[in-house]
Amino acid sequence: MVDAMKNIDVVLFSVDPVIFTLINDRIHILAVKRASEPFSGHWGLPGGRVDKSCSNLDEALGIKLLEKTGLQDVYFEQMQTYGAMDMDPRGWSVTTAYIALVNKESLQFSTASAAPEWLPVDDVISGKISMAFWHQSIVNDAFVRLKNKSLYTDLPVNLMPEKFTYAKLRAAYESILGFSVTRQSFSKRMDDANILIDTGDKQFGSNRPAPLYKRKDYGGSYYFPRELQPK
Amino acid sequence: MVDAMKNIDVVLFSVDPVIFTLINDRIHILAVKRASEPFSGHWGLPGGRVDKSCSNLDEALGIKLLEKTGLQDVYFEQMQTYGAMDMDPRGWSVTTAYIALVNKESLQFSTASAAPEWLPVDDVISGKISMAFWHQSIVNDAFVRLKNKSLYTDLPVNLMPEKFTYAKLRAAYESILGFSVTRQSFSKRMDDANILIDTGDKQFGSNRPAPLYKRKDYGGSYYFPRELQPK
DNA sequence: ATAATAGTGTCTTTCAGACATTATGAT
DNA sequence: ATCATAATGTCTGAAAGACACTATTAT
Repeated sequence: MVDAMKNIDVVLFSVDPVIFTLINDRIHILAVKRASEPFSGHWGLPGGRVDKSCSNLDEALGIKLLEKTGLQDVYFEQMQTYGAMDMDPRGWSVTTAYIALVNKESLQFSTASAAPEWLPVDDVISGKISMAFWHQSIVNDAFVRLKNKSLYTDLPVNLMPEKFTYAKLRAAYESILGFSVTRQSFSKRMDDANILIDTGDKQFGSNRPAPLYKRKDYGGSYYFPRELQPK
Repeated sequence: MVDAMKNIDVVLFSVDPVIFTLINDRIHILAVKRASEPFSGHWGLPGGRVDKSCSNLDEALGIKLLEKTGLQDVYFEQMQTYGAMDMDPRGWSVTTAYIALVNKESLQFSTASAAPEWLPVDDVISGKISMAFWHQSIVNDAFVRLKNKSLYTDLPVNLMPEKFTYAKLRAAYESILGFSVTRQSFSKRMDDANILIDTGDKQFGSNRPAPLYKRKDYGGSYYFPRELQPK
């Protein structure tokens, strides 16, 4: 137990982002191989201690994300705070977990940090890939939150590139939710929400060209009037 | 700045519950007059440092609630964590805020703690009553959360006594939400939810007797299929 | 009988799901 | 012409709001 821990007023504190992205329409999370004890060699979330020159928590997380992903305009929201006696062998510790959503193609990893890797979220949740500290259970909670909020918000839009088709966005929803949504219902829902703009560009392929949309400039998240219904 | 704060790994940490109750169908929160610096003499949330003999955060909060209200089976849920350089003059500090809902009549304040008082939530939010640290803004966030979740959950049931009428529960919803809900819609909604039991007892008055309900034994919260709609 | 409130039933509105039909572009 | 996907429109269903009408108790 470190020296400072003898003071009853203070605890070990860190912030940990669960960074989601889509790879081949499947959800992955960003992890780094830990270089130091405890849990050296295990996968860990790309978080850590807060830099006390930051003025607040969200700013501290923004800096962590910049360090690890090279991106500045990442969407993130606070998820939940975990605190326990036995979470870290060094003593009573607290960590505030965040959910972040990024588009993989827009990322440019900075060279400074240890090369992070994308792990399929299913493999983490099933325990096929094991993680340091309570990170497996944090990832699990984060994915449950993402699933629930995807039923009634536009959260998955944050996984899209600048321009995207309804088909791609719908695939993201379906991948997260684990059930299929009819194309017509989905289009109507998005049209009614009025949160996307038709750029006028089309995506061509071996079919009728699909319109490319981008998000409108609205602050925060959009809440749909009802939830999507499984099956 | 205290000595331990020189160590970059640790921060000042506390848990702070925003405890809501109904008095004359109006929402109040529990506050204590601070006896020590900083903010001595100001109203503060009845929280504080975590006792490191607790094994986790929720347990730490449960103990705080027992200390301050004398109640053991209080409904609470984690709300949000605030961390900043300038929240506490003693240095970088973090606090995890909780929302708790109690029925005032069921409370028995322990004699040990400083006598807490119920403040009308409107007076705190408007700034008519000022609070220590960031507590005013925490109360504001907590009330916004309570409002939002009352649109689609059974959260306000936790403000009721053991047995209660639909009229009383509806008054709680209306007080929180700030708009009226028609009696018929409300009854249908509650009946469909199937989360309450008709005890068979009636509340008599100068009118047709109203059935007294109590909550069924279901774990966690109930989510209604849709939100209540203002006006 | 009157007042106050509870219970029942009908109608409307909103929005998601299902499904059929038409439209468009690549091959 | 065929295929794959987009767009449109119609029908159904769930659940909320509005409102009328009936039921039950105290006074």
